[in-house]
Amino acid sequence: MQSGELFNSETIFTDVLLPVPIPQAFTYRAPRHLSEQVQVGSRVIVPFGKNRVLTGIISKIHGTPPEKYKAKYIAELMDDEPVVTPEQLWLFQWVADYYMCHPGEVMNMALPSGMKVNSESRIQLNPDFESEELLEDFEKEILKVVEEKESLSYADLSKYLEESSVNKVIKKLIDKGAILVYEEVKERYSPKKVKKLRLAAKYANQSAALALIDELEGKTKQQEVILKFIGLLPPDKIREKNLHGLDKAFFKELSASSLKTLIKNEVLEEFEITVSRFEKYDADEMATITLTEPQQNASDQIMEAFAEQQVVLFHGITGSGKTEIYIDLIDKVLSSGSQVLLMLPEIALTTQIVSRLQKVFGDKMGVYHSKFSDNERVEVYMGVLKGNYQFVVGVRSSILLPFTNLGLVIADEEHETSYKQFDPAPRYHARDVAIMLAHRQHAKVLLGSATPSFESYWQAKNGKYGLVELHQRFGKATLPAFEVIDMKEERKAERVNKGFSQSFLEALEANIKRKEQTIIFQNRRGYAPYMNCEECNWIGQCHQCAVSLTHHMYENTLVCHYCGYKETAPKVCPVCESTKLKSVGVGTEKIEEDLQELFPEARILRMDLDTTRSKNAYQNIISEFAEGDVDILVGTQMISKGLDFDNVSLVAVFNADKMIYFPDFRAAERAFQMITQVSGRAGRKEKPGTVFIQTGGPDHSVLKYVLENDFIGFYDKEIHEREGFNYPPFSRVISITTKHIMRNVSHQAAGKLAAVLKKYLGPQRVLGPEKALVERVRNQYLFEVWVKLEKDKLNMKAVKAYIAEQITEINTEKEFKSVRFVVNVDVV
DNA sequence: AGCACGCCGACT
DNA sequence: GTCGGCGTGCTC
Repeated sequence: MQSGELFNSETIFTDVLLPVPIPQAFTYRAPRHLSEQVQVGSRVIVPFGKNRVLTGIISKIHGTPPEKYKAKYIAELMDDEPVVTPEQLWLFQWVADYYMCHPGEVMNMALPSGMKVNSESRIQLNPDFESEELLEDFEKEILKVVEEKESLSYADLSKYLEESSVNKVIKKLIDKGAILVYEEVKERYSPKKVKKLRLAAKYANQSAALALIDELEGKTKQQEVILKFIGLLPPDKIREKNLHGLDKAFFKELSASSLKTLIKNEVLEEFEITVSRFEKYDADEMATITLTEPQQNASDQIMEAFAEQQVVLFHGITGSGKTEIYIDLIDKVLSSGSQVLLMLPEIALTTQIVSRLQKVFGDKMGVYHSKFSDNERVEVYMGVLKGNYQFVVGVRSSILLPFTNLGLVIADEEHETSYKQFDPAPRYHARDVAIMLAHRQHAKVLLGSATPSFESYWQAKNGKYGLVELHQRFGKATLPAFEVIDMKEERKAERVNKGFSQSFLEALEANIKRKEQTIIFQNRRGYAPYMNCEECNWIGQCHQCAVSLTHHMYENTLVCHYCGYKETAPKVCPVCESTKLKSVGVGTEKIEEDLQELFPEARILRMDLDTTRSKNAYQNIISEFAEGDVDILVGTQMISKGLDFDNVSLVAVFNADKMIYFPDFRAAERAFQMITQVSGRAGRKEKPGTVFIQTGGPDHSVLKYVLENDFIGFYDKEIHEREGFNYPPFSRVISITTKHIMRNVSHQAAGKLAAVLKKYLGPQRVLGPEKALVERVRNQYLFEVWVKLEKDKLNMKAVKAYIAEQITEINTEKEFKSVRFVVNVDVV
């Protein structure tokens, strides 16, 4: 039977994944001319709702028309070949099921925005419009502009309007029939083009080219250049090489005008080629690595462990040279023909590490980072799809790239919480997704950390993961000496200046004198400076959220870190009009300022969210510091990762208590990780380093273990408490947050959910409702319910389904209709 | 999530 | 009387 005929006679329907948080599948009809071209995994542009146009992915092709509605037509097919693999479609569904969201949301996260189209409403003149007399004068003027420009976006039009109400004006004009609105769809990816020059076709062989040189008699410069062009090419290769052309720079000896003449006389021709946005890596600079003996041992042990286990936890202390070991393993897997993904937390994916990897893997390697432009991300995505990149180093979302043949996934700094996406959905954990995907593709997973997460270490201890430990630092590096400063004592003895203890200041001064560098770590959590009136005690609060506004000194603004609200800092108190406004609290900026005052000569750099917004800012700060002209680097989390500075011999950690006493069962684990990681910045090579820890609670046991660098001892102690309270790793935690403008509605909805869940799961498994840490965000009151589900005892799928069901149920009740429920599976 | 539709308060 | 606030419902 001719299947083509059968297909021709039937209407083709497609299920399309759309970037909307709606559980149902959307069925569209393929127009006849596309019925044989649509493929699962291809992008389509479809109409959605009244005036919207969206990019979707075909997830299924079938012949069943939907029963309850009439399917709309696919507007456009964007791809001849699918851009989403069946593997990805499977993964999207898995992530959606596990993390209780919708496959369309996962798809939206997986595709770089450059691969999606956005529609923009544009207006144009209605050709049938005749009744000008209906219009006001200013409307006639607008119409003139529209006529001139043929088509305008809303933004374009607003430039011509004094008032801000563009929508209103447009609506009026539509009602009067003067203009039409249509949706323009634009693809955002544009390939990078480079202009090149080559000989015109008729000269592209040796005899013609030589004749040309004769022709140019008298025009010495031009002759020379053409000769040089030909000179580079062996006689029989002129035509072939001419295809690729040469950069303009090659012709730089010619004046601009003679070059123009050559082009005009059709001797040379200009043409464009599409190039990669990523630099070709020069093969000469390629390097290989040699492992030290302990590194080689570790690598061998990891390989041995992989023979038994799919997942291996590699516990290597800071400075043990994990990167070299990774390179060794990656190399092995790549030469077996499989793909490799190396994941790093965003703050650790630095140019330092990228260029180190590039020296080994050259342009086989793709880099996937959020600070790359849309266009660059599209190129990496397509590069993986087409097999140009066998190896990718990337951040969290790189696990969603179109891998089909993974051999190894490495999650470095596997304990980092930034592997878990918090907002918006999908709230996935890249490490856990990696383990799932690797399992499916029969790949190995290596989790690397100096301070493993309790989850992973527990799995390893229970034989679920292999475990390899390396406790020897690379080269001559030694562990730093610790100085714990009891700030309460220091205050009593009046040995504190601007929040710095006297002994730290002395050490800092000596360090500056020795021309050695210092890193100061300031935990951001709960330690942002705010503005306070000394007269009436007014504090700048966000109007929409239950938090104080953070005072950013460098641009003198008050900013809400939850909703983004921003205002210029007032000069006088808005309540009592006093001018005694003061910045309170210790932020990185404040430390920088105070230190500068104490050490006017010192060169100080600051690295935090504010100073690293632009694409290269981060790198610039690091380079500047690495070059050694800087004495002190003050920063947040981001200075704790992936940076090796040889000349750093002093590290200070302030407000360690804030981390330790944070109201969260993981607070101690976090504090241990953080302080250990930061300490690792001190004394990388021969120089022994010193770490100062300023704290109000010097006796806390976390500090004891940090000082002894005793992760295992810390784990053994802490894990008992976890077990006692049935916290992870002994259980999984699902948090459900309710959001509503009315405090008590939000509270009651959360209470109702908690009640039904307690009935279903037993009261000991359900916590809350409790108000969220920040009770109100964007004018919505937040309440949380936590569900603790012990591992291997419950049917997770059924529990999740029940939770989802109950949320839907509560949402149908009148008073809770507009309550939003946000579910976070495996909340961290 | 967006986005349009629809029903009530405070302005010309 | 009108503008525009945001509650409600729907999206193939």
